[in-house]
Parts: sequence; structure tokens; C-alpha cells
Amino acid sequence: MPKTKSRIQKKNQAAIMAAGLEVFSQYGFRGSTLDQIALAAGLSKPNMLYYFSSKDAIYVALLSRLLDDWMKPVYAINPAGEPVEEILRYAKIKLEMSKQYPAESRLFANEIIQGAPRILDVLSGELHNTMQSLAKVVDGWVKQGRIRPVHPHHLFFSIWSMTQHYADFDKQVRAVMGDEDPFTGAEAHLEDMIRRLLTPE
Amino acid sequence: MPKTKSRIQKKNQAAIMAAGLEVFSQYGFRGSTLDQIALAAGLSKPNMLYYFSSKDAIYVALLSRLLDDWMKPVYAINPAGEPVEEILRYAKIKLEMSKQYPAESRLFANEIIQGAPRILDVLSGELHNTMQSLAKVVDGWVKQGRIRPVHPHHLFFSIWSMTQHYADFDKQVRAVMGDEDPFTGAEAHLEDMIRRLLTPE
DNA sequence: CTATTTTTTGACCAACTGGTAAAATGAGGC
DNA sequence: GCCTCATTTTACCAGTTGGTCAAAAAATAG
Repeated sequence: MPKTKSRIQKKNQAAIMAAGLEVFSQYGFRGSTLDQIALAAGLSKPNMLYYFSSKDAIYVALLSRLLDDWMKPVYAINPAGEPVEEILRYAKIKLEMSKQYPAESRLFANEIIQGAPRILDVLSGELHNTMQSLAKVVDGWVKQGRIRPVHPHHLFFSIWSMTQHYADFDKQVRAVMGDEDPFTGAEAHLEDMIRRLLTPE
Repeated sequence: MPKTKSRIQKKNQAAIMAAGLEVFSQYGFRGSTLDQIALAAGLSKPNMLYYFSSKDAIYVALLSRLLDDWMKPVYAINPAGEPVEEILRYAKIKLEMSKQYPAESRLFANEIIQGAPRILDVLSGELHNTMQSLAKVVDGWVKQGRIRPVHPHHLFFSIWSMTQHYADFDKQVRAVMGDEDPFTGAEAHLEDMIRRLLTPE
């Protein structure tokens, strides 16, 4: 098992991942076809299957990378930091990720809506535990009177939903707003909501 | 063209709509098959196609009904009412709809994520105009000093996202929360967020 | 240059897809 | 019971699907 990937392996695997992301994020797993992905990757279908053994393998590789990327900012929340600023920083990172990587957000949304068949164990395991710990941190902040009393889980649900909304529902957001750029006002609104919710009087 | 549908027509059309809702909301349009829907409806595929001329026809009928149902509470917002209570009432209705009709919410989410190919014109037309009017109402409330200054569009995006999140991301929400029922704390959190955001000092 | 390994291709396949046609069945009016 | 119309089934089809296989072509090593 060589760990050294040739230049050509790296290039093609990256192309397949990029193509898979585009296609899967738009149509979901079952709605996507290998032909679509191969076309987008600039490879023939059998050639693509030389690098990834199946449709499933491409999809799982994408989801795995995504979960890693999404957990990092959660782990970066500092229990010893200033509560409102820590949460606000996390929320802004999530919003920026929705702006910069909307396809990743839609990939995740598709997977969850479809019942999360491939990552439910990760959600019930790693994510559940991480959010339990985080909830204790937030509850601690509440008890210290450093933020207003909030339900930690619902706090993060509201951050996730408000930020990912701009990626997942991009088409609707832009249809409603017309020419105005969504992300300009979004950050101010997000910050306003979170500050008002958390800042003690 | 008889407007009177026989008992059997009503029953089968309703069964097909219900089955289509379940299947489409889980797999999206392209990921769903007529066989799945027919099975769920308890009909043979050709028999189903006797009532709806195509896969597309079932899907469009569902989306059409959904848009109607979703617009009603928007129209019910009373410009002459008490601003915070009007907005809060709307938000609570949306949350209740997410609880009672999660499949509808997921159907919509799937359609938008996939680029809204079949309803972009409705979003850019009717929805856009309705939200423009509503924005003026909210701006009026702001100018009167009855609510804090907020960006109307982003206000409604945050309401939509926070409420629909509990339907669309149900699997994730329940994985994170474990045994706790999501909707119990959700309403209190939603009300808290909106009141804090809108209520002037 | 030659031998070996990696990469790519073209031909193929069984299962599934949305949809059709015609015949068979059923229900209601007389 | 008989006629008519609505309903349902059976058999079918052409195109697409995920995936395989052996052979050809490139790249690499010696």
C-alpha cells in the first residue's frame, strides 16, 4: 500500500472529488449519475471507477472530508474566552463557509434530508458528544451570568440554520432579494440577533 | 370535462399525492421513481399514470399545493396589528407547520437546493412581490419606532430557516438532542430570539 | 531500448427507468 | 340482464443506470 500518490493520481482524484461535489450537491445521491460526474471530471466512466471503486465511495469520501471541515470551528470555540465573542466568531465562520463553499453545505443538506443514511452514526456519536460538551460550556457561561439563559442546543441549531440557509436556499434568497447581495446584510443581521439574544443587560 | 370526481378518483388521487409527497420529499425529483410512488400509493404504475399523466405532473401538483399552503400565513400578517405579536404569530405558525408537516418542508427544501427549476418563476414573481410589500410594512413599523431596526428580508430568512430546520434537519436535530423532544424547547427559543431582536427598549 | 507497471479505453451487461398499448375487469344506469 | 364508461392489469419498450472486463496505450524503471 503505497502512500505516495503519483501526480496523475492526485490530479484525477481531486477532479473526481470536485465533480462529485458539484453533482451530488445538486441532485443528491440517488439523483446523481456516474456519467454526470465523469463528464464533469473530464474522465471516462471506467477510468473514474479506476480511482474510486463505486459511486458510493466517491460520495462517502466527500462526506467524510466535509464533516472534518465542519467540526474544526466547533473545536475552536474556547471555553476560557469571552462567551459572546466566541459564539459570534463561530457564527461568522459558518456564514463565511456558506458563502465560500455553498456546494458543501448543499451536499450535507441533501444527505440529512434523505435521512442521513450514511452519517447517522457520526451524528449520533461524535457530533452528539461534542455538542453535549459544548452545551456544558454554554450552561457554565449562563450560570456565571456572562450570557443570558439560552438552551445550548437550540442556540446552535439557530446558528446552523441561519447561516446554512444562505447556501442551501440561495435560489430563493436571491429571488426574494433581487439585485441586493444577500451576504452584505446577512452578517449584520446575524450579529445583531446573536448579540441581542446573548448579551446580558 | 366533468368537475365532479368520483369517490374512487378522489381516493386514488389523494393516495398518489400522499405517496408522492413521502417519496419526493426524501429523494428529490430525480432520485425518486414511479415504482416507489406507485408501491407507496398501493397502485400499479400504469394505474397511477391513469390519474397523473407523468412523474412531473405528480411533482408539480404537490409543489403547487405546498406554495398555496405556505403563502397563506404570510398574507395573514396584519399591518395594522401589534408588530412583535404579528411577526411572532407568523413564526409560531411556521414552526407548527414544520412539526405537523415535515415532509412538505423537505419537499420544498429539495426543490430549492436543486436550483428550484420548477418554481423559480413563482419565487421571482409572486414571492418576490409579496416580500417586497411585507418589507415595506416592516420598515414602516421600524420608522414608527414600534420595533428595533431590522432588515426585513433577513428577518424573514431567519424565521424561515430556524423553523424549517426542525423539519429538514430532523435527523441531525434528534441525533444531537438524544431523547429530548426538539419542539418543546424550540418554540421558547424562537420566541426569545424574535422578542429580543424586535422589542425596542 | 526494453520490461514492467500504471492508466485509459471500448465493448459490454443485467437491472432499472419513465412511459405506452391493448385487453380485461368493474361499476352504475336503464 | 345489458350497455356504457371508468378503472385496472398484463405485457411490453427504448433509454439509462452502476458496474465489469480485457485489451490498448502511457508512463516509468532498469
